[in-house]
Amino acid sequence: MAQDDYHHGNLRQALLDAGEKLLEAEGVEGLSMRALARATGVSHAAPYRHFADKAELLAALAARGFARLAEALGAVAAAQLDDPQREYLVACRRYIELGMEAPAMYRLMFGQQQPGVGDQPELAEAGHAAFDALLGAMARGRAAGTLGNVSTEAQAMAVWSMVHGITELAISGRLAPCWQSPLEVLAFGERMCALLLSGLGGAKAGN
Amino acid sequence: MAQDDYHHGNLRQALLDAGEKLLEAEGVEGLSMRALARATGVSHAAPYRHFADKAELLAALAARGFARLAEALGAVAAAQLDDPQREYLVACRRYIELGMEAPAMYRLMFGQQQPGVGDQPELAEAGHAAFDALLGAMARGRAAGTLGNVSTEAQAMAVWSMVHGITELAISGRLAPCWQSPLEVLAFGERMCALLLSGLGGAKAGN
DNA sequence: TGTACATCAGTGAACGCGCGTTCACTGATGTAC
DNA sequence: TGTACATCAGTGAACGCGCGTTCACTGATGTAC
Repeated sequence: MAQDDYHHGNLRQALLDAGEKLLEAEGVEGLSMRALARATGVSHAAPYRHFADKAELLAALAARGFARLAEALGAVAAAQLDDPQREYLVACRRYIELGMEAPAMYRLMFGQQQPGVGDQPELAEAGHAAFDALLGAMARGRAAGTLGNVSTEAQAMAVWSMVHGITELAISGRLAPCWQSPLEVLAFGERMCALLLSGLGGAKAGN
Repeated sequence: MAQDDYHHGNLRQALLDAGEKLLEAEGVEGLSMRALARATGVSHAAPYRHFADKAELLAALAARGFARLAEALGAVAAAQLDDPQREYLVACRRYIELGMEAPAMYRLMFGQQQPGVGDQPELAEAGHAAFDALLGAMARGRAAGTLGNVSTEAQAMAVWSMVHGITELAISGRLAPCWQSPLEVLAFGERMCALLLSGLGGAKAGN
């Protein structure tokens, strides 16, 4: 049956699906080409029909992650919340939430680069799309006059640092002494981002 | 000569020294027991005289990193700056600086755990010492009335999230589009931490 | 509709590699008399 | 001070393992007439 399903076209998708599961179950270091083939129920040479090498597979996987992030942030924007500050906070919350839902994927996307993975053009494009979505949320807040006169990129970096730090620490379980449940972590994150927003709004210096 | 140096006692130190260098040169994934022995100029079985297995070696390495962090934060406290806010900012800056100086070590300390490494008691102790140093800086700021009425642990987590995020993004080169030089990154980091301090000081809610 | 053929997705054996770890050893060091 | 002996740090061969990747193959699919 597996063979019938895969022949002509959808093994690539099946590999990526299985890859995501395997990634979360075993971590990046457990995601070998052979383990992936095994998990997909296919010979270990089969993936090479669809990916030139492991770097290309990892890049495709990470690109999926970025696409999902961009989509989630885009959905927040599309929801047309009346308040730009509210929109900004929801976006921040959603970012942290995604990271906590798929920690290994988050680390694949933002952790240390596997050698050769960063070179894949597909990945760079997906990464840019996700970052543009983040910039978009910032720019809208800025247009509404909420974020003061610091450059949009600098603001985005500041917010990104905050949510990235919270996400990373949450994923590593290092926030657990203070906030046990995901909901508590998200509330904390939202509070921090609100705080940052007011601070950035009040900041005087440029860049 | 190597043999004369190592026999009786200092191979352990030599291995840790070489381990740190190798770590920064090749990343964690390049730090194998065999590569380490090679870099130290010793047979690949020799390290097992001093470390039961690879996990113990990695834990000892990470413990060194935590010790250095605790020491650096302790030095800031010992400098007896007149202004507690200034002390807090210098501590934040120093944290980011250490991460940027030794990125691979930073990731070994705070990134995803290698299997078995987290169980080593030596590591847990060193980690606690470092976190206590961070808590110390927070508590002093708090005593001086600068940090408002949020719990010390919660404040420490907030600040930690910020500096951790900045350090991680800087290490990955993702801040480079906005701030090229380490000094610029540090200035950015300090500004963000100042902002967080004023925000935390103004916060109302507990926990 | 039926047959002949080209295409190409997936197979399974095989390659070489570096790894972590073990083990019997050797030879230098320190100790007891 | 000199010799005999125990200790133990470092050696080198060997183990089994899973990995990434290649390659000749097979057999299913789709296409042309």
